[in-house]
Amino acid sequence: MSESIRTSEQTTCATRQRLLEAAGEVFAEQGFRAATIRDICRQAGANIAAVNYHFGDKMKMYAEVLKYAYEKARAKYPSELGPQATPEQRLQAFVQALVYRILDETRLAWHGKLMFREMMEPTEALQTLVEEAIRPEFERLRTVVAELLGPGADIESVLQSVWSVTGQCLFYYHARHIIAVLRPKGAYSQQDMQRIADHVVKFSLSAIRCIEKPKAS
Amino acid sequence: MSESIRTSEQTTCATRQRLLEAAGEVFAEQGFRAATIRDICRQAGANIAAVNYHFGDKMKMYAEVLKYAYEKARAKYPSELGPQATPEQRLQAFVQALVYRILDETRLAWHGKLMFREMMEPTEALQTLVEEAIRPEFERLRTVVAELLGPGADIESVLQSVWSVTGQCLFYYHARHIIAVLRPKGAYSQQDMQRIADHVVKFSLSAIRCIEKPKAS
DNA sequence: ATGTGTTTTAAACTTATGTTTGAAACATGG
DNA sequence: CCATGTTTCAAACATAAGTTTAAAACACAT
Repeated sequence: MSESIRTSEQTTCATRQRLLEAAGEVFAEQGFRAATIRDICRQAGANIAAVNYHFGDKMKMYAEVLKYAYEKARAKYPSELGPQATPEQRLQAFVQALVYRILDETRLAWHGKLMFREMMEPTEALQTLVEEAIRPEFERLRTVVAELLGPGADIESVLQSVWSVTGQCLFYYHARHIIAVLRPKGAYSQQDMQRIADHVVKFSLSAIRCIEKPKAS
Repeated sequence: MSESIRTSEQTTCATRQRLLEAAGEVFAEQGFRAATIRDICRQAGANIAAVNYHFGDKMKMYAEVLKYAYEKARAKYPSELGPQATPEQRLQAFVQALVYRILDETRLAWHGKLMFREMMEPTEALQTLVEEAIRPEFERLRTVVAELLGPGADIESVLQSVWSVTGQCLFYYHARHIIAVLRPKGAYSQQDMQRIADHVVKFSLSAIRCIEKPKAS
């Protein structure tokens, strides 16, 4: 076999895919602005002009990476159950997916993290991300919370409870640097993640169940 | 009166102070990396070399700004009550301060926001911020939550409940761009902020109170 | 008025980073 | 083998942004 540098599999798909993967990791770690095309290409083993060739520019590559990230995150840690599941089960599935996406520190877990980062440091790509990824998940959780609160709950209470559930999960992402200082620990084990997810579910279910009762007294 | 450009009040204190204020706003809005010295100086009405003269470099100016921010945030929305206050009252005060720091959108409210931004996008200055600002507040909340949970609560449960309370508040900061898309609204009114703070307190108190009871059954 | 220290200034310097360019290398069909 | 389209490459280009420099302006005491 000759030392041919490229076969068709090694070119079209491979460079572009390597860029997608490398960009995902770098963007998730550093954010859009701080990530440099040179870093990404170094990691991908590609020439920097390849970004222009395959994607057009940095922003367009980013948008592609975001889309890819959502697909991957969803596949790895799905947040939905079938419609026959109870609200409690659905809440558990939702929270668990979110917590796992956040706390999984293996190399192949950048997908969810990139989405969380985009949420807090938006680029032009946020609008699309909201419509394609975030809104559907929001609506699902809203439905679950509304069922748990019961038919008498007003829209604002449902909404604020949705945020309360979501905020507990997302905290572990946004505050990870603080947690690392205040409560140093190593990487989260499977049990850690499960314990945290269970706590968030328990805390939230307790709140939702009791928050209605004081009304009777 | 001559057209003298500078008097002693307009020089030493004024330029440095103008830089502090302008830098605070720009850093809070854009973060350390994206904020440029040129933007800050433009806003402060100063020459860019003034940063080097008064602070040494960008990072040192940032550290000064952070320190100043904490003092101001704490003064404007204090999170502590006296030791005679009940745990519930102390929780309310803590949550309220946090929520108000986050949701106040007036021009003079960048202080808290800068701290939140540093938490999620840390620079070299985080360590100092944690020790001087965040850890004391964390310890205070931990004490409150431990009291609310009662003497039998283990350390891990207390900690996770602390995060659950905190996460609900911080959510409004981290997810502000998402909230703006999913639930468009104008600036938060005083009542909005109070309502949100009350909800977080109620949600959290309900959770904390009921999360222990199922143990008896 | 002079000397000295402080503060401000415009310009220059240095480095980093996204984008572009034109040629080389490659892949494939006729 | 040649023609054509695709992909990769090194170098150049253009711009941005932090830091430095040296001089001017200022403040104040003697």
